[in-house]
Amino acid sequence: MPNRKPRPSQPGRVTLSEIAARVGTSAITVSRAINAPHLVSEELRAQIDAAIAELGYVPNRAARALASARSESVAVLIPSLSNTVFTELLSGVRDVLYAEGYRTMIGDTRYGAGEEESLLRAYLEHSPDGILLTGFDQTDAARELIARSRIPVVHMMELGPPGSYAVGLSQVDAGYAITMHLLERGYRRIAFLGAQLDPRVMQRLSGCRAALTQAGVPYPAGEILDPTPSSIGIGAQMLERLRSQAPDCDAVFCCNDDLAHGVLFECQRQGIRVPQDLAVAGFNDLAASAWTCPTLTTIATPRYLIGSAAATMLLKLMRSETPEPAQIDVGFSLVAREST
Amino acid sequence: MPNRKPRPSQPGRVTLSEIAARVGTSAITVSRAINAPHLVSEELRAQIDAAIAELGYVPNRAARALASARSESVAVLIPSLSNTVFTELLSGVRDVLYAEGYRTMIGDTRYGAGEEESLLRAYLEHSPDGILLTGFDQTDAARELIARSRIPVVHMMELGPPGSYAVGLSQVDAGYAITMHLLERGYRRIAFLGAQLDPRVMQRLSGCRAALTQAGVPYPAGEILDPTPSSIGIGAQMLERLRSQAPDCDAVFCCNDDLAHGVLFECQRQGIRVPQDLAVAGFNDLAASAWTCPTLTTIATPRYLIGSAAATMLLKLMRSETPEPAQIDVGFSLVAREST
DNA sequence: TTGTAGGCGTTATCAG
DNA sequence: CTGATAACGCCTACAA
Repeated sequence: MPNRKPRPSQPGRVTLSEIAARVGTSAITVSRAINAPHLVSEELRAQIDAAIAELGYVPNRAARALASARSESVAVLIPSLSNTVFTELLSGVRDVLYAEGYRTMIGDTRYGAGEEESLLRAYLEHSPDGILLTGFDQTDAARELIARSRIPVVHMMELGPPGSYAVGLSQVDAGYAITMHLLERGYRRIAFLGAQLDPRVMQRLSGCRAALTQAGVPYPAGEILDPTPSSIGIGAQMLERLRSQAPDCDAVFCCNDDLAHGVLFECQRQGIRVPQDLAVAGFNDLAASAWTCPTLTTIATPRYLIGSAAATMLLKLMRSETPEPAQIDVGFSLVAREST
Repeated sequence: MPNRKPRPSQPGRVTLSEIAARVGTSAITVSRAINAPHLVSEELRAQIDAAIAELGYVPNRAARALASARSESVAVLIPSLSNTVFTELLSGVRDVLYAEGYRTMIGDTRYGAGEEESLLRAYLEHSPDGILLTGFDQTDAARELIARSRIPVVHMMELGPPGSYAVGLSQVDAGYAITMHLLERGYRRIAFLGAQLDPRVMQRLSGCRAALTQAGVPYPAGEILDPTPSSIGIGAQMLERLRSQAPDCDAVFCCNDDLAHGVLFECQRQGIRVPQDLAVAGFNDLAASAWTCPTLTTIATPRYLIGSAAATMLLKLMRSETPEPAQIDVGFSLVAREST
């Protein structure tokens, strides 16, 4: 008769059966009292609730996930946590999912498809019931992982090909729209400042190019592209580069508001009048953009809405429903302010 | 003979024993090949690795957590995801923990102790191996939950009482230091603008008061406190209030940089010269503060370091080691720029 | 170096 | 409405 030592298990953690023993019922009934109270008599339920409170019972999600094959968690992968664009996305996601009992596992891909793949690999071990991704720039291996797992996926921020689910907006159209705005204001030598150069930035650039070409005023000299992460500092620095590379430029479309803020600050510092000497436009409408001097013309994108709508769509998919439509275009709006 | 239907389980998900069957060994050996490769012969390991790749095996964390009583996850609770102060904290935490195989479960308390308690309750179900909290402002019930769970906790941002583990800085001292800086510059009617009014803001205020009292120039008329969440907009608005409530004020210490940016923008707009007409100081040294016009004097706080050091301390606690010291004061530094 | 036995805490299934 | 039973996939303990 081997004298086995007790198994590990968490010391002092109360289990369903301990509650059951205390009340004089079975574990399954306690489980039901928690998850489907209407199936348990009121009397028993009251005793169970009391025992739960008294003993400080905390359900064990791992056991539940194992037994039910549902983790009630969702993996959310965003490019960066230090960009409020994506944290606002997360707020929308969280508000919708948390209310339905789902936990959100956040992953920060640092704008890298490789990092995204490795995060995906890591998070798949948790058997998320759903996955939210930013954009469509996945590696083949990542797509393969997802396909094999059969876990529903919704993409955020951009719109994608048929067969995919997505909530976002046409970054190309938005880039086109703000460039058209500059053209309508009379600017002709319109530069583009791009940092990070993630897919969305390149899509905005392509919208910008399309507008300029259509207007017959392409301005390739004014394109400054730098893969460095976007920041106010790099924006300020890019203004320098722009002035030497394209001194006759009369307006600049910055691929995002951070860059634009850097440009605005640097203009102030150098006494360049905005918009008289140089018009400045941004993208995203960050909170600060309504307060800078001058206030910044930009494209407002409904991040919170994208997050919440994507989560809502994912909820449907997780319930094996078919969301309609599969692609939600939340659009964007041009916010014309003082800087143009 | 009851004809039982198959249990749920995830369709198509490969398990350890399927790998084992494929290779002609046992599940436990496959488990070892994954978790302790040195215990398995090279030959067998190669076959196992091949089978894993071929069948696309993904470990099941729930099963592992259940069997091992360790979830390899850490709950991290921060007041807000939309404040880069806390997302930088998260970066430090993540970098340290992820490298050690831990997953980070992020919770956003919205600056509420009640929300924090409820998040804690939710996250405890996942049996995190450790917990990281922001500040010491927990509800009694939350403290009770943590104590019962016996899960190690490290607090971030502030320093706490003996018996607790923390990595942070004295917010009181920092508030004192920047006020002293203003006093040394010759300012005497020094106002304090505070929003959100979370514990750290109140600690900064108390440092500010201490400095003013010590210098014999208290200035209660200049204290403007508003529980509204901090933002650039509320900063701009508070400048208005300040000018009417304390028109003779010559310097203002804003409880954080967001507020200070709002004040700076509003000063520009109104033609108030900074620092000649009004000196402005902030707190945290956000990225933008080095670029505003004028650049902002502020207190730099090492957020990434706080996060990484707290995670490192927690790692020790999770290994049942005793971190020394139990409280790490990372300090702060005064960054004197143009605005004062 | 490998394998056997058993159980971690919960839920699905079916029987009362 | 309640309960007995058998998994879920993996790991600890022990044995060989």
